[in-house]
Amino acid sequence: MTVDQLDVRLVALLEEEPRIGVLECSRRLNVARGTVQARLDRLAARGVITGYGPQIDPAALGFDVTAFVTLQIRQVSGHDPVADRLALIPEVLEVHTITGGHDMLCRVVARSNADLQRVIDQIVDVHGVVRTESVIALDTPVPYRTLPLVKAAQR
Amino acid sequence: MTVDQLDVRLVALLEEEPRIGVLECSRRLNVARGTVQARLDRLAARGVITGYGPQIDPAALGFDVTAFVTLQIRQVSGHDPVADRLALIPEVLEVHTITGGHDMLCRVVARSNADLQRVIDQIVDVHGVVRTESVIALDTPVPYRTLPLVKAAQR
DNA sequence: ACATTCTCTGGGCATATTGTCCACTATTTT
DNA sequence: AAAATAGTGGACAATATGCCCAGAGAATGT
Repeated sequence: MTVDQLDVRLVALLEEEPRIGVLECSRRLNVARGTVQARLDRLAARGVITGYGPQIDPAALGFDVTAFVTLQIRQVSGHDPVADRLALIPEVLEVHTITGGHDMLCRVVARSNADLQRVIDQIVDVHGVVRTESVIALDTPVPYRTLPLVKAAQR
Repeated sequence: MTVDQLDVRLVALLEEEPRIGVLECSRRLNVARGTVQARLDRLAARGVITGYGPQIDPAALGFDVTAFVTLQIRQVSGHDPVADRLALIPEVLEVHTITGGHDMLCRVVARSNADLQRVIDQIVDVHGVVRTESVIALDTPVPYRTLPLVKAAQR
């Protein structure tokens, strides 16, 4: 969908101060309240804004270790049954099917390196998983963000 | 930090219906408004809830292609200057430094496979980047989520 | 066993925000 | 030129917020 400058300013504003309401937004952006309301409705309706859920920091819950685990899947068993099993492991935060030498990529967290072993064991135990390969995230110099993308998507 | 059952129910409730306010939460959870307020303040103060920013779907903005790009960095140049340059590319959504044969892992999006080439070219052009390897995400059977983790962290 | 400290409760109050209308104007589109 | 679209600014009742309070219960330390 096409996004104009007001949309970008609105998203940027909400990104920086999410707790402010529609009225406050309209004041900051120097537009009428109805306009802000209409823009937000439109962004939500078109799926650009998928929600306003609370963002959780796994590290604050004690899950300090982040790792990316790639999986090779036995050919006969499709991806989906494997993904369904992976979804049952709370430490698995997301799963993608991918091109290349491996079949799937998961982001997982754990309480420690030793705990990561436990999580990986659970992944290996999933029926259809042949082999895994893990890399640990040592640092995250650029945490997940979409604001620059929204700005780039403008117009 | 330690999270109890009420915290989990509160986070779960907000995750499902983020637009409801404190008062509505207190009604749904059968507790006093002040309690909900105190819990939210505590979760935010301890860094468990990092924010309530709008969640943006890159696909809805036309960025249908997601890829994971691993980088090898020239030894002399540290990670940080490279990360700083990568941060300037809007399509780079996150960057991690990692263990293993490669040095960094980026999540990038693009408008198409051809557009992905353009983005990767930009990454390769970053001073210090020696080599890249990309895998494209074909599907995302488990999109990013933290709710199961929060439930698991309960104690 | 007792005192202290937390946490939760349930209430009150003034103020701010929301949802929903409306009529009017400016800007595109056809 | 006519019609559709998006924004404005204002109104209204209903609701939510921030902030205060006193008291009940539970957990904690001495």
